[in-house]
Amino acid sequence: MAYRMNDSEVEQCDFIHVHEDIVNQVQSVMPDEDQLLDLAEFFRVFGDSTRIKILYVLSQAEMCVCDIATLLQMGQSAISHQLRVLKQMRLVTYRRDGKTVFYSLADGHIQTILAQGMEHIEE
Amino acid sequence: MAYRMNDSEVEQCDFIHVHEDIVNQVQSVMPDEDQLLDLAEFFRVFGDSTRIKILYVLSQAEMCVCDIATLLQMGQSAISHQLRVLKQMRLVTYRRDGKTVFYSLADGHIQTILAQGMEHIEE
DNA sequence: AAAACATATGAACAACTATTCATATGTTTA
DNA sequence: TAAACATATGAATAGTTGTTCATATGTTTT
Repeated sequence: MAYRMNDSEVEQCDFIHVHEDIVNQVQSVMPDEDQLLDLAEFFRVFGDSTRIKILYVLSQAEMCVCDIATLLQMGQSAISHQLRVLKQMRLVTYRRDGKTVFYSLADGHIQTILAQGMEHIEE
Repeated sequence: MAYRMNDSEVEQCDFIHVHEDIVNQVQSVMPDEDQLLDLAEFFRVFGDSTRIKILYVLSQAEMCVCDIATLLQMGQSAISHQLRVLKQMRLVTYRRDGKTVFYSLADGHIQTILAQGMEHIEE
């Protein structure tokens, strides 16, 4: 998200009392800006209830668009739009069989992340 | 997000050709609606680049608000607002030491999830 | 007690997102 | 090849979100 600063300078904190040693040390191990943006974009996909539900049902079985729509009690179009997002971010894959398209989870990380999330909220 | 349906019925798919066996089987193991909403809400927190950066720097060291603002080259207020979100969702904790407040990651799941995400995007 | 410092918070706004509706594309069947 | 089926997609829009600005709260120092 791009928000404008009304000045070319960023304001941060008006002092020189930062903990310099820590800041410098962490500064040196920071990943690329791009990598962190990708990471946020990746997690953003998990951050919507419709998409989480889709991921969950696909973690149980391969499924077509209308199966998912039925399970989630939502319209076919809404599901299809979200599947596109999931596809683009490589969280799901699909195979075509005649008229119907079967979706499934892309790889093991997705399952692991879902499971870790579940554990966290159940605490 | 709540969007209105112009009818009381949900439209799903206009047919009876769903794969009933799969749908019924998955239906029976679906977690509560609430649990899936919580899960999405939890992941939503990871889905913003500012928050991901905060989580990343905190994975390296305990830090005060201004350290973070300096590292991320952002305003104090923006960081503070995001820390509140992270606090509310129990992704970070804090301790006060005089005027300054030191933040750190709440538990191990956060590290694991970050690491899994990194692995995924590096593929 | 006043000034300075560190952080938190409310309001406002621009940017973004998820759904719906209508329709297009692709596949099979009659 | 026309009709029916399954999925995909574009436009529109209501709801949501992240940042800024101004200011409040809490702590220390003088």
